[in-house]
Formats: sequence, structure tokens, C-alpha cells
Amino acid sequence: MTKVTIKDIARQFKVSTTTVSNALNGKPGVGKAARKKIVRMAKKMGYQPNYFARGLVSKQSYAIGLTIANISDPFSAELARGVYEKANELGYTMMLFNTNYHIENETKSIEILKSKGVDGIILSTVIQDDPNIDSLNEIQMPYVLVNRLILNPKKASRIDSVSVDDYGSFYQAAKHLCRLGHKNIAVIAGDMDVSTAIALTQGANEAFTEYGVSIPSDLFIECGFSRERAYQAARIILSKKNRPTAILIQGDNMALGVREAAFEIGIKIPEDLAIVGLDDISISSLAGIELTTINQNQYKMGATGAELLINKIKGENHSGISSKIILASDLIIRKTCGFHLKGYVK
Amino acid sequence: MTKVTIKDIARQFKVSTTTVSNALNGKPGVGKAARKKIVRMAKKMGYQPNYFARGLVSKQSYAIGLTIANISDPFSAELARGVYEKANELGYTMMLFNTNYHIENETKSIEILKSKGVDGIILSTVIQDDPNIDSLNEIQMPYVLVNRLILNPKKASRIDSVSVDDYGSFYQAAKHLCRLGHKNIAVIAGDMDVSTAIALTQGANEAFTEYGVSIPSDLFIECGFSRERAYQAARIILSKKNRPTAILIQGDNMALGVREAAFEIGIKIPEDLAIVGLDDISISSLAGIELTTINQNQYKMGATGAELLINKIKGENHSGISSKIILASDLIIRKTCGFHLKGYVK
DNA sequence: TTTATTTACTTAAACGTTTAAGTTAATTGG
DNA sequence: CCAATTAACTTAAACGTTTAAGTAAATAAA
Repeated sequence: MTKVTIKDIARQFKVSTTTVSNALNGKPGVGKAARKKIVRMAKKMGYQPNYFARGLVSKQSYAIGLTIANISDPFSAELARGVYEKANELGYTMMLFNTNYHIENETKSIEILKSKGVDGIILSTVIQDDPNIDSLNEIQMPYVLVNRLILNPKKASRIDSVSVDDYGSFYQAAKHLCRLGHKNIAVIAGDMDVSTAIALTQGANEAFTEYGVSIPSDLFIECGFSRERAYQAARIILSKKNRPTAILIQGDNMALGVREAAFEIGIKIPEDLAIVGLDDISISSLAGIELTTINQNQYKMGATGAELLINKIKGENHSGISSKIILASDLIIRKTCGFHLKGYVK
Repeated sequence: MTKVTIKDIARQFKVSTTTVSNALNGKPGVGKAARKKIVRMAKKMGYQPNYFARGLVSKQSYAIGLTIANISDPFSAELARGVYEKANELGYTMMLFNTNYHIENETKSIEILKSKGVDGIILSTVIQDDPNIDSLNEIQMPYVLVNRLILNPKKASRIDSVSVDDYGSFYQAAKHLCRLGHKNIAVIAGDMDVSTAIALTQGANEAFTEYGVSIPSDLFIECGFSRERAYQAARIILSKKNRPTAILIQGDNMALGVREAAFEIGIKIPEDLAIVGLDDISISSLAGIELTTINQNQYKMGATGAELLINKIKGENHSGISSKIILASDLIIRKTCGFHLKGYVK
């Protein structure tokens, strides 16, 4: 079961390996008849070019890396699917890494990706002042941020990214709650080291000041992005004396945790508590869940990120200017905010 | 930004590349002092071994492939997470492929994986008489089936696999419905080309005959594994004159589709319709969903599969005997079957 | 002390491609 | 018809490792 190489084919016809290589790669310098013979023989013998030999000389792997938080989180999964499909379409394979929101895991993953010679990396878990960004810049590894931004304008100028309008998203969401008449609102954010959380908070605050609402510091909670952690945060918030009448939550999966907590305590949604999520993951529309949220099109984010990265790898962006693509997002009003019951206050 | 190679390090100390290689790989034949110097210099210069050069001689990639149906399906995602975590722990990276339940995509994915020189493949989407199995056998690529079996005993003997007791699972589920007094039961299966569907059907049938229940052929539907397709199937089934009082569904994600259809038509679960799923994906336990189902521990399946594969790659299974690991599964009674309302009939 | 063994190294080949630089022979242009 | 071009091929080096085989010096065994 020894693998067939270019040499074996060359031997068949007493030609050089160069000729075989050129014939198989559609390069000039091979006669029509010879090319045909060689191609046919290669197929017949089951020839497959050796990836390592090829990579060694071409310095290309046609593989990209993707770091996401957690493949079991629907948000991550849908984003990964977008990356996969586009990469696949463009002839690239995808190596997947879960960071579980730990920056050390991101670092480790990038280290491995570098050692495997990938052509580029898509990062969806970077934090502000992420050391990995600097290290990627240093070795000139192409990369693209997805659903994340670096806010420091000095660093940001060189960085390509695909994200949604987080500021606008939460501005809309917060405004929605204000217009429903809520005055006592809690915010559950993921992690303030992360661009999305920062932008979202700012967006929400704009709406809040517009409507004269202020969030007491103990009703602003930063708990991490998992459903479980949001559940715990909600248990605390909902047991307070100044229990909020509405909660703005950075992520539908987290919102599901809040929802569970409310159910357990016996708080009715939306009658006693309005909640608004973010992402519009597929579960959110299910009967009985019907979460009011903001759609973000994770699939498109992933696909666009992959496309951007691969263009960059192929050097098609000759401008040297970085792309920052921002996708639109829309408020989706369902049933966890009470709008369908009483509408906005006049 | 030229990459530093073993040669560069060798030049620093006027030693041979062999010595550097041996020093860096902890192999004998290098003096203590020299080794220390070399290791330190390698670190200082930021040396990273070239993956392609190494792979070319060692014929090892320390990468495995995983084919799953759809990363956005919670079942697939959790399985992928299991594979990822274990592979990562054992020093292997994972390349991910979505087949979307199309065998041609599986074939294409395997073709790519072969060309990338992966050390082995985990398959979770094979069908009976899958041509890809034969092709993997032929080139002696290590592989493991996860959540799938080849039933033909002639072929099965050589195949490693990790799965759950599908027969027992659906036997339990079907029995549960029978004991609740249902006589008019529908079955929604994914795809009868697939081992799980076959075993599940057999398991269910055992329970049905035990309880004298028979399934009319128009209440047995094979619709594919997606939520959407199950939704459509349910719309049809639930509009029939002989509308069933219970449905056994091969997958929680599919069950969610059935649930949506019932809600839309105005059929109450569990009062008018009992449903039982399979998988116990994380959504299933949410308040208001509370799907009766069978847990399958996808994570463990994935992790065990990865471990099995990597052992195989490392040649630690000298016996030549194939492993067929079968994980236990348990019925989880929640609220979509009505047990909590009236219990079993006497 | 002499021989055998071990240690610390080196040389050179190999892995399977691609590619730059030739070398013929055939074809074209004037 | 001869020079210039083109086409079809070959040679040999390169990519960055690992590794088999060898060498010289130091150490151990007798």
C-alpha cells in the first residue's frame, strides 16, 4: 500500500518528474498527447499529491484556523458554519478551536495553528489589548476578527474585521424597553473586556439617558457568556428588593438562563419581567420561548470573515487598507417583552 | 520576516543540523551543555519547526478529520465538542466537515482529508453500504465511526465504532408510550439508510408488538434529520383523519419541529399529543419545552471516538481486533408525554 | 595497557514536490 | 535557406526536516 508518487508516474512513461508535475498542474511545456496520457495514468494509479511536499515548497496549506468560544453555543456554531461553508467553497479547510472564553486557550490555539502552517486565522474571541493580536502582527500571519473589534484606534487601523452594529443593536433594544415604560432595568453583560460588551453598554446608555432611566450599579452585572452563568446572575438580581421589571441581556443563550431563573422563582415573563436578548439564535423563535431579541446573522458574519481572510491570503487586497465590515441588525419583537400585550406607553 | 530554521541555529554554534534536531527533540547524542545552549537559542530566535518538512519525513500530521452532519445542529455540535476536547488533550488538531446529510459531501470531505494527510478520520454520517468505508479500508486510513454502525456483519468485523444502544433506547421510549395507553402512535425517523434509524425502528417495534400496537404504514415517516423537515412531516401527520395520539421522534431537534407544527395547528402537548424525542440536547430541558427524551451523551461519544481513533493511529491496538463501544442511554421523563399528569395505565 | 564501548558529534541521503535554468528539436519568419 | 523563436522536454537544486551510517575522541572494561 505504498503511496504512488509523481516519480512512479514518470517512470511509466520514461519522462521526468517535472513533466509529470507540469502536466498534472496544467502548466505549459507539455505536449498534448503526453499530458493526456499522464493525467489518465495519474487517475488510474490513484495518485494524490503529497500535501507536505507541496506545502514545503509552496508555503501554502490551504487551511485556515478558527477560534470560537464554544462550539456547543448556538451562536458560535452558526458562526462556525458560515466560516466553514465559505472556506470550503473557496477551497480551504478549517481547523476548529474552542477557547471557552479563556485567553490562554486562545493563545495556545494560535500557537498550534502557527505550527501547523495555516494560511490565516479567524478570531472571534479576542479581548481588548489581546496579546495575540500583536503576536500575529509580528509574524505577519493574516487574520480577521469576527464579531469583535479592537477599539484602540492606533491598533485598529491595521485590523480587518466583520461585526454587527453592536452600539445600534443595544440602543434599539434599550429604547424598546424604555418605550414600554420600564424605569427599573437591569443589564446582564458578558465580559467588559470584549468590544461587543463595551459597545452594547454604550448603546444602551444612550437610550437610557434619552429616556431619563438610570441603571443602579448593582443592576449591571458582568457574568460571562454562558447560559449557566447568566442563570446564576439572574437568580441574584431577581431576589433583590429593587427587583427590575426588565432585563437587557447580551446573548440569547444567556437570556435562556435568565428565563430559567425567572421560571424557578415564579416570576412570569413578560407579565412580571420583560427580557430582551441578542443574537436571534434558532431556539429563540420556538413556541413558548419567543424571545424578543436582535438578529445578528452569525452565519453571514462567519462567511464574510472567511471571504475577507482568504482574499487577504491571496493578496487581493493590494490597497493595504484594512476592511471593517459592519453588518446590519434588527430588533425582533416577540413575546418576552410584553409589547404584544400592551404596546408602547403613550 | 524570514522564518528561522534549524540551519540558522546550527550556524550560530557551528554544529550540524542533526545535532540541533536531536537537541530540540530530546534525542540522545548531544552533550548536556550543547543541548542547553541550543534549546535556549531556539527559543530566543523564535524557532518553530516547519510542519511540512516534518510531515514529509515523519508521515504524521497530528491532525484528524471529523465529518458531522451539521455543526448548527446541537447534537452534532456537542459531539464535535467531545472530539475536539479529547483530540486537543492528546495533541491532535481537528479539521471539521459538514456533510449536511449528503453522502457526496462525505465523499468530498474524505477526499480532502486524504489529500491533507490527516492521520485519521472520525465519521458520524455514514450510511449502510457507504462507499467511503471501502475506500478508507483500501488506503488503510485509520477511522472510527461515531453514532453509526455498519450492520452487515461481514464488513462490521473490521470496523471500530462508538455508539449508544439505539435499539434499547427506542425500545424504552416506545414502551413508555405504550404503558401510557397510546394505541395510535406515529414514528418519525430520520433516514432508514442509517444504522441508528434501523436499530431504533427495531427497538420500537419490539415494544409495540409486546403491547399489541401496530403502526400503520402511513404513520411511519422517514423525513431526514432536520427540525424543518420534521416540522413538515408533522404537519402532514397531524392533519390526517387517523391522527396519532403520540409520536416517537428520532432526535430532539426534530421533535422541536414536531412541537412547532402541533402548536401551529392548535394541538396541545401533552394533552392531545404525546411526543418523545431522542438525544437530550440542552434545549430540551428548558422550561416550557421539557421534552421527554433519551439521553445519549454526545460529548462522551465524541471524546471516546477521538480516543479510540488516536489509539489506533498510534498503533496501540496490537490485537487487530476492532472495538465496538456501546454507551448506555436512559429515558428521561419530562412533560411532553403526559406521564406527570396521569402516570401509566394500570 | 589494550581493547571494547560509549559519547558527541558529522555527513549525506531521503521524504515528494516545485521551479529555475538548461537542452534539443521542430517551427516560423524573412 | 538560415536565423530566430517556440515547444517539449530534462537536470538539478531547493524547500526544512529526520535519520541511517559513519568518525573521532573519551571512557570503561579486561
